[in-house]
Amino acid sequence: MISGWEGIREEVLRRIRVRDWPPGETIPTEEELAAEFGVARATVNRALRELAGAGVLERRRKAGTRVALLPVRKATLDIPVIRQEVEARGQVHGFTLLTRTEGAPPVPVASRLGLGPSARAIYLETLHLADGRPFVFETRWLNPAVLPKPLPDFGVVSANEWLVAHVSYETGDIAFTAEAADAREAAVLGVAEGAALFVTERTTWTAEAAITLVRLAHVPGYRLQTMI
Amino acid sequence: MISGWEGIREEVLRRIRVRDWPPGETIPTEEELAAEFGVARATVNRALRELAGAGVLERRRKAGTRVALLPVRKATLDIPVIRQEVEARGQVHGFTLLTRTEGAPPVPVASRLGLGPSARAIYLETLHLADGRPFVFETRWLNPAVLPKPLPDFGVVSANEWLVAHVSYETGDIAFTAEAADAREAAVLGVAEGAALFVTERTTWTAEAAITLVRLAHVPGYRLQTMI
DNA sequence: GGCGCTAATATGTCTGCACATAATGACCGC
DNA sequence: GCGGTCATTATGTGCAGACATATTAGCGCC
Repeated sequence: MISGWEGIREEVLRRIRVRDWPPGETIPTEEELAAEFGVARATVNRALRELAGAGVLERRRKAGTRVALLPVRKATLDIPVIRQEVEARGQVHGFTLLTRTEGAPPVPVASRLGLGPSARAIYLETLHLADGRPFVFETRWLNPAVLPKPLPDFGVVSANEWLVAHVSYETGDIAFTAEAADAREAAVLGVAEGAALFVTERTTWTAEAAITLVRLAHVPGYRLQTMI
Repeated sequence: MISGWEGIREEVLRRIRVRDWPPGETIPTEEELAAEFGVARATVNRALRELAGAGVLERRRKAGTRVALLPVRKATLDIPVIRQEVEARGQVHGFTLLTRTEGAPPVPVASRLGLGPSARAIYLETLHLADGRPFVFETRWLNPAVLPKPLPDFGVVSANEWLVAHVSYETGDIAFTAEAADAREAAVLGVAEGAALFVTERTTWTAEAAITLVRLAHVPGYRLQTMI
């Protein structure tokens, strides 16, 4: 027997899959489905809203609900802090602060951080280890103007974790690319120059100003994986 | 004035950001918030449920709602069909079917598809073009047992689009890696051997059997990007 | 035929209430 | 002190009804 909004969601999904309701077709209204299943319209609404959020249905007022023609699959990636990621593999996390300098960042960095030409920024290079072996080479620019004082010793607390605990951010973007290891990256990660590295680049912002720009170069063989 | 579940969601977010409610802290109950904002509990529930889904809050019955200590950022990626992706960049999409064979797949492929040792599968190699230039090299294994007949001419219809229109799938997984181009990939994509390629691997399943395993090797410089 | 206005309609949201469910913490017996 | 039991409590879900809003289809006018 079908009951509850999850039951209705599954039943609707089933009908879509067996092509009772083929792609592009308009399905019955919420009211009709509520009558059929013997539930309140709010319950049907919850189920259909969920499916619309997953990209299976497309809904428009007055026009009704139709089965998505090209179901845009939405994969959700969890972006944990690196320590959690390493520990989730059953390995021991460690890290070394390789460099800490302060100065005017190069132009492309300054522009992505939205800083003026003379603004100063903190630059950190950190090597993250899993079971003592290189795992991720992190290069990070920080905007000191938006950081609470006092700053910690980034050799002891990882910048990543200090930031999530002390600075709240609003938006950001994240990009993934594949890049060949340059000389520095190759040396630090202990791989051949030109090796294919999986690179994550993140920018995070408060409402007004950029907080940090970080680039994570993962050791070859790294896989970013998720269920759909 | 705060009203509507979206307004409440924003207000709660604001209080978290200004640290009225710091990470780890339990926030007022739904009832209390409903009273404060002058709305029904269901409205508060909707707002908090949304934030919990985004990873900002953690909710447990009886225990209450608390601000997430390490906000696991959830990035949602839209996985469109390649044609849409190319067209979204304002380029013209094209593709060429390079190879179509049928036979027993290699062991790692068969195991990931859940096929027996003697099962046969269809193998396709397709080169996708953007404005006439190589964009993605697609290699795909198809499980013919679960495909509706008749099969189309994959030289005319891209396998990707035929599948989304004719086969409904339930689950799947997707993984991203960086890999060095082998001789074949280098030749097809027109890049140097060993170049860093961004690779997407997807497996999709119906309720019972695997449908397809596809590997997309993107041309160097490809960026997978999303807002957080 | 083409254009603009209007009424009809499906979804979006909200309220107030109710009961279900899970997790906690206090109580009780040993 | 220890362990098990049970009442308490916050969230999860449901219902019926209402109004809001976007969008469309049809109508009338030119």
